Amino acid sequence: MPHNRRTSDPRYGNRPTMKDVAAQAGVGLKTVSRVVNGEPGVTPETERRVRAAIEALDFRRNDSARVLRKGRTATVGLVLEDLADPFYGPLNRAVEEVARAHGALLINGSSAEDPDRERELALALCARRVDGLIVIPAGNDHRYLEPEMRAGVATVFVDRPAGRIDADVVLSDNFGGARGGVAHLIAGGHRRIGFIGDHPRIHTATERLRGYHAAMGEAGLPVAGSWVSLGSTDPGRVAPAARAMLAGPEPVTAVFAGNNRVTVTVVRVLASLRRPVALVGFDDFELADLLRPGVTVVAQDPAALGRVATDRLFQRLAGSVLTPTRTELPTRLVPRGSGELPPAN
Amino acid sequence: MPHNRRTSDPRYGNRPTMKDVAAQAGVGLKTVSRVVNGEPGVTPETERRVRAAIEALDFRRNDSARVLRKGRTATVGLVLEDLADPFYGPLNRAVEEVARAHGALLINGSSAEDPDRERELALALCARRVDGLIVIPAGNDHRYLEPEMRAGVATVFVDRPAGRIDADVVLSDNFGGARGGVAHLIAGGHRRIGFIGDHPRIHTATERLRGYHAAMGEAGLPVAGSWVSLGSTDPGRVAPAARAMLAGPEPVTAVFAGNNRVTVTVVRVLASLRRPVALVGFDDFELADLLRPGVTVVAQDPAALGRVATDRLFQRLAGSVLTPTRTELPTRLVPRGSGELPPAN
DNA sequence: CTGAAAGCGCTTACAG
DNA sequence: CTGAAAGCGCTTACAG
Repeated sequence: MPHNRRTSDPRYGNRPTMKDVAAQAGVGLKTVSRVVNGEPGVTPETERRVRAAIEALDFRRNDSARVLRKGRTATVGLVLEDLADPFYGPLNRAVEEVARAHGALLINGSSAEDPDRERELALALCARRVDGLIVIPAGNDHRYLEPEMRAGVATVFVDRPAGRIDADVVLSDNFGGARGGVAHLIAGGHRRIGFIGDHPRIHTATERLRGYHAAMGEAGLPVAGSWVSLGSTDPGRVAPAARAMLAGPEPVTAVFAGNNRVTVTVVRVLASLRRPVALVGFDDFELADLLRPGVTVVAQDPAALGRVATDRLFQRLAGSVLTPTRTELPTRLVPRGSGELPPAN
Repeated sequence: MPHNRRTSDPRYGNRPTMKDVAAQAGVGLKTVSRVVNGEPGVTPETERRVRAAIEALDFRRNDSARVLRKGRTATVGLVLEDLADPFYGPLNRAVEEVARAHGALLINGSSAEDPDRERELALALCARRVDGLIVIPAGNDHRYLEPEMRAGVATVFVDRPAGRIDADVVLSDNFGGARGGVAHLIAGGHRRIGFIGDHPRIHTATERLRGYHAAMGEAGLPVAGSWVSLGSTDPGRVAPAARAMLAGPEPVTAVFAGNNRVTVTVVRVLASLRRPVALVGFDDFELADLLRPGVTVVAQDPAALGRVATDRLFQRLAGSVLTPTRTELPTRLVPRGSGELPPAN
């Protein structure tokens, strides 16, 4: 039995169609359609014949053709930064589960943080006529999606707002979370606190930086320019940045790390130090509690981000025209030890 | 400008079609098709008119319709256990990248380790007429896929072989990896070594157990029944199992953990112990090197699994009938400290 | 209860 | 260089 006898004709290999089933069963095409879709109005005997033909031919309805005729594809597109990033795993799964509950499948892909690739992928999904699109933006200009949204593609942005267009967005309270995390360090006695964050073109990075400045300002603490470092989250940039603010005449006694990748690199740097330095990181990560000390974090709920965004998507799909809304989810401070270390001057 | 003025007609919202573009440009349908697909044989002036119409109408080709006519969907389906599991992240991304290189999109979903859900999802993907299917099996009987494979759906299994059918499979050397890991512990002086693994219906679990027995046997070491525990990887089962083999008159001095989830739970149990116990885990995980001691692992390469499997898929799609093959990828022992602890009796 | 015709938005094969 | 007709595999709207 050959595994793959695909021929060159355009019939998806050599699959039987409803027409073939109808011929085999000696009925009309529409009757096959009725049986396949469980529509009423078929005598038991006719249905039996049709089912036998389906069985004999191994017929399976071509949902791609069905979808062309019905107008909706029962497909949701998800554009995220990197399918391999553990932070997006629970978000991805949450989107899948909500889509599944609505009978929809999920097409997803990575932008690799490249605005051009984001655009290319999002438009490819639109060309496939996904019913809805969930985008974790890499770029800052999403005007390219306006015609698609106008044409009926329900679109929700997650984690970061859309650029230069008005659209639904679901994100975490980045400002408040960072402010709370820094305030926690201040409450522990720290006065010289560093901030290492993502590239300033990323919305979450600037929001978290704003939270840092707010907490410092509210405590009446000055911020030295050398305590703040924004840029790539690559360890090759973050590690030297951390070392720099931990050296010199007035080193920081605590670090606030702007996201999970930064946090991990800072943990490595601190592990190589003699003196203890306090650390609070934005984003929770697996095993944070098993490190010594456990890593104190400002935790987001990535699954909730995905769930709320996809709910919103299907609300749009269900109906009436909705005004774009901004939904902000709270963060949670999880003390585990590293954020409770006292200042060691 | 309303965000979403989807109407009830079956035209994907209110999108213009090639017919609309043709009317607007005053040309035939086929000419529009030529311009959209970059086919030759259109005068510059005609092309200009068509492009202007496309621009004016915000036309974007409906790839779903195109695909129906062409016979291939340029879509790959991926069925894995859990989109949220960090182990599958790099695999997922690798599949995406290879598919992308071939101009294909990726539809994926989770089986949640439920054979029925795996089947339902895989068949839904076939109904959408994915060109190929990559499956990380949850079940042990894949005869339901035979008609699909016969009809031309290229299918490759990853991580575990297909059940009751003959099909391509790409997996790690589970037996050899486990044998090597256990031999490493034996070389370090251990004689009483425990094995905690996944449910025995999972192929990888039994292969790794086989490796454990092989290493013990080759060293002439007896295996007490109480040293082996198979079952759910839920911490609620694994933690008591670990504690049990670490207690009693003849406790194990080392543990071999059958996969990443088991390893993490065992690390937690060992952290609460007074005496040091050696540990080697199957599967690498992030931050394993930051724990104290660092966790020694037998590492697989999940990205390579995905890459090799997807390459194989496109080989099948490219061509001639291929005999199903089994590809086994090597594992790598990564010593980090926990596996080098001497026995403490 | 049943089915022939038209159409979803494209591409293919062909004729001018 | 250009386009009318047929068809991909289904569903819709309608007639018997």
